[in-house]
Amino acid sequence: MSEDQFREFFYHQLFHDDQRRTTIGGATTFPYSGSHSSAYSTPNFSADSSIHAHLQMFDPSYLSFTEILHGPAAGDYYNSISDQAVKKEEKPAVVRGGGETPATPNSSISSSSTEAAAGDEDSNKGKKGNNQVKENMEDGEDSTSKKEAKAKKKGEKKEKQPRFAFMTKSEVDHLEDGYRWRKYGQKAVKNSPYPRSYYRCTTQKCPVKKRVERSFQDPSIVITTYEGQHNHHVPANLRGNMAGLFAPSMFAPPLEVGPSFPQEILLQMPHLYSYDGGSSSNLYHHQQQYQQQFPDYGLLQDIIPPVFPKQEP
DNA sequence: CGCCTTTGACCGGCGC
DNA sequence: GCGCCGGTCAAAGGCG
Repeated sequence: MSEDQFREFFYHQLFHDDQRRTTIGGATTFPYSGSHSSAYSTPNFSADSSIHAHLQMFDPSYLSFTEILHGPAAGDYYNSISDQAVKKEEKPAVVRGGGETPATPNSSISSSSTEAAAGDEDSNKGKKGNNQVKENMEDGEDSTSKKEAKAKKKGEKKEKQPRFAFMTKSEVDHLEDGYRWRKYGQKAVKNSPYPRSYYRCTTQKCPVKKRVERSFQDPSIVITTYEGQHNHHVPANLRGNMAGLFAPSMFAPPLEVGPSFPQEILLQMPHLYSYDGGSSSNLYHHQQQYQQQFPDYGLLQDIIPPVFPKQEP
């Protein structure tokens, strides 16, 4: 099976009809300065392994390559997110790019993508997760809370927060997504002149966080990574405008995911979005159509009914 | 005054 | 054990 065939197969697995498929592809749906696929395969991107890793995370069509994950030049993203997972797994991810036949698309995808997310999860858990556990436990037990937290973290790993990312072509770093966020940190990104910002949803008890950074290979692209699920609706006063464009749909109540595909991958949906061209309005209208069609469900679910069958009204 | 950003300190994991 | 790194905290200041 060639890589193209694999992609085709994967797409058909994920998105049953061509129209939705192209929508999901994002790249093919939203006119974006010409060919979208080129946006993902431009030499600039290829030259940057970390970006490439990002792309693998974002674009289902990239699921079939893993050489980046194991390449010596793998960047931060790989190191921080996928490294431990891959190492834990010990054997390289099943999926191989370049025309090799994956054992099964499902298993391979889940192993690489899920683990990648899990890896990141771990790195996060190490701190904030730990803190959370600490907080939770310290009111009950005191002296052993830390140890327990540690043990707990190590042993059962705490539940994974769904996490996904997408890239957006935008001059604005922090995209309006309908929710209110408070910035709680900013760090320089290794090998990049652009910092990474950390945001937390300001709604009480809402665990959602997001990271925003700009691609240093293509500064016009903003990489946004969401983590967790909102446990509330979009603030009413923020509805309209851009509200509902991104995250709201993606953080509806826990998604029912078919057995074949991990949630992480299913949520990895690229939104190439241009603020400076006519394409933006196209996208907006396109999405509004979906919103009107299924007002109670977010964009993603609307677009991917085969993926979230239980979400149908 | 409340909410937000900024920013250096801090923390835990990890590799050497 | 040490240093690096990604992520988070929290004090201080800004802003409407």
